Amino acid sequence: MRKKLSINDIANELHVAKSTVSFILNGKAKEKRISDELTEKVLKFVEEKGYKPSHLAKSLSTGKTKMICLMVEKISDYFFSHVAFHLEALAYKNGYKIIYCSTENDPEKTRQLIALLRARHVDGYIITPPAGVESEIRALINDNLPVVLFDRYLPDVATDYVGLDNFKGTFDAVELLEKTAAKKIALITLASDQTQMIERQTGYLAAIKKHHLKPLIFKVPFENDTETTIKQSMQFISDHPGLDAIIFATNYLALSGIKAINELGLAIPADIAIVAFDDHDVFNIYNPSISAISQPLDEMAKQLFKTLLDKLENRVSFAELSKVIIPPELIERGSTNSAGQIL
Amino acid sequence: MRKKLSINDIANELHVAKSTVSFILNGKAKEKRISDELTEKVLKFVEEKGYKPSHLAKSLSTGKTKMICLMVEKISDYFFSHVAFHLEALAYKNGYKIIYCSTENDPEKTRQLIALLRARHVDGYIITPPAGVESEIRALINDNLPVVLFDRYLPDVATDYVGLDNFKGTFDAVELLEKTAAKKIALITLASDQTQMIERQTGYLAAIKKHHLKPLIFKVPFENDTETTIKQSMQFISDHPGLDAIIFATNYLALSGIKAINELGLAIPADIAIVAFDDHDVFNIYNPSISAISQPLDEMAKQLFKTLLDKLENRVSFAELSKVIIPPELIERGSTNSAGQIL
DNA sequence: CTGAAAGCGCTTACAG
DNA sequence: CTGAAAGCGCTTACAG
Repeated sequence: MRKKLSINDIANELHVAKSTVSFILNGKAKEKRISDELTEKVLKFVEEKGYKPSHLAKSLSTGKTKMICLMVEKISDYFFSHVAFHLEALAYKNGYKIIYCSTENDPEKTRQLIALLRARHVDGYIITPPAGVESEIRALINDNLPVVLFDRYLPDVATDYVGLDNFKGTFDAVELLEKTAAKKIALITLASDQTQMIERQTGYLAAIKKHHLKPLIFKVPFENDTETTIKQSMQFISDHPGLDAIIFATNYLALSGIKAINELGLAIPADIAIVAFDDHDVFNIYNPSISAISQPLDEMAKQLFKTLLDKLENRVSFAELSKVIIPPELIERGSTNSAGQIL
Repeated sequence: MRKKLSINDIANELHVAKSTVSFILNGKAKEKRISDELTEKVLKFVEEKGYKPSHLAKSLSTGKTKMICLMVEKISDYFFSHVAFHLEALAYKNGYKIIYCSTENDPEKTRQLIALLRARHVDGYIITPPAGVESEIRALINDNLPVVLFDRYLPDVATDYVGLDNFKGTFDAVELLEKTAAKKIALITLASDQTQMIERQTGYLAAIKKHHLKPLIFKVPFENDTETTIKQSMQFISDHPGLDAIIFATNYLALSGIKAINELGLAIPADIAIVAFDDHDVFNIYNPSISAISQPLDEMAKQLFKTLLDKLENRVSFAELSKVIIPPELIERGSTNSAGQIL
């Protein structure tokens, strides 16, 4: 293993000051009025030797690591892993690397993660925050570390935010179902006071009210396993005969709900029409295919990264907060194809 | 924003040498025979001030970043994002952070990623390699950087490896289907020469041969989109009337295949029984539920991290390579529930 | 037990 | 245009 080249070695071999080499490497040759000739010579040498500057040393002197932290509820969730994929492309194109971690919606774990990442001096944070980490988020911002919250926010903390128009998502879903003659439309959601869940519920209630229907909400405990959710969904459906349609507030609730409907021997959409919040690969493949309120994943990643980068590169002042609300896309598929309609 | 404390500040305030502080902070107080009294005093002070040492500076002097790179085909894939989740827990528990990236199976992109991560001095690599990056992997190893390949390997490069017993997976699947009286069992796989795909095919062929059946393999082009795969699967199934059963070599092929079977108006498992390689949340929920050859995700992550850590911490010499082959679990569900059997 | 000093590999005023 | 020097915040022989 040959010794790694340092900027010192280059300066020595070429009989130049290392500051000169540093300037050239950082594209400041013109600015520092270094001769084209010398610039070329250094660049050529560097190219030949395959010299790669140590990011570590650079970070230590500049104070920038060019790393960002992606802290989501759970990296293996369909939504988060897809956002991660799109973010990756944007980050790498701009010279940033991403460290991911999962909060599992546990405030204590989240606090520890933030402390760990702070010790690593990441330049910025993209976070889906659980309730209870308000002061840690504030501390980040106080220390001039850019933070963009997404998917949900903390009502008491002023931050940059990128999220879906959740209200519109469920509102539109109700209207779609109502149009196909469904009158008894339920919402199955999580017992959670996360903002995105509240917005989804509010949108549902608003549309229900507008059409003079009766609201019917079932809240699944957050800590349920899949089995329990299926059982409880079955119970809920049995308890409410005449149910026309169900809107599920997350894609995993929908998956459990579909199972429940199947177990009860009911047909989708003939007996019960359904719409899921958050699209999923399998919804398109399922039989019948499942209508969904889709979050534009790439657009969301784009807005997230842009918001963060604006702060990281000081294109936008720290005090100037941005809220990006992305409209959902309602994708009609077989599960809302009412008996009386041809799609 | 108050100035961050450094080890220097602590040494000054406490009138101690900073080396002493450093030793205490690194748990070498005993070893260096520093008085308990002083040790306590420093620790208390550090605690009070909330001092966190800069990992950056530490990395620069030790040469270790305590970061590892997780380079997978695509971070948003079900299998990879789940492995990522399990790896995260292990890494954090051991003081490591993970930078992820996606090769998208493109050797050129992979080469660039490796170069970028090398410049970041990550301590070790977990990689699902595309063919064509043999020399870059060798270079990593030559430079004493631990590399563990997983899911697939490069036949020409000797490395640590963690993977599934793919052969056993398809072999067992064929035997299961054969037992339920299926005689015309096809394999739908990817046109790929990745090792895991070849092993799956080999396992299939071996079991087919053992039972004196006729092999029937359809290879889906790697670059297909979902629509095309569905169309081609339909074509394949139509072209082979009397098909009893299909084994899909990946879960996404299975999802497309299920769609194809539905479109053709065939029933699972009455007309065609199916088994998918790689489990998926939705297989349990689908109607009928889908039998799968499951990769134990947490076990795989555990073995991956252990193998890497052994090298990182020099518990195992560099020359000593480890191959961990994990047995798959065949999960029987409704899609292989043959008409003549009660499950 | 403790302190002074060199070193990790960069950047960036400052002086010429 | 270029060079000498300090600094980023740690670790770790080395000497006492």
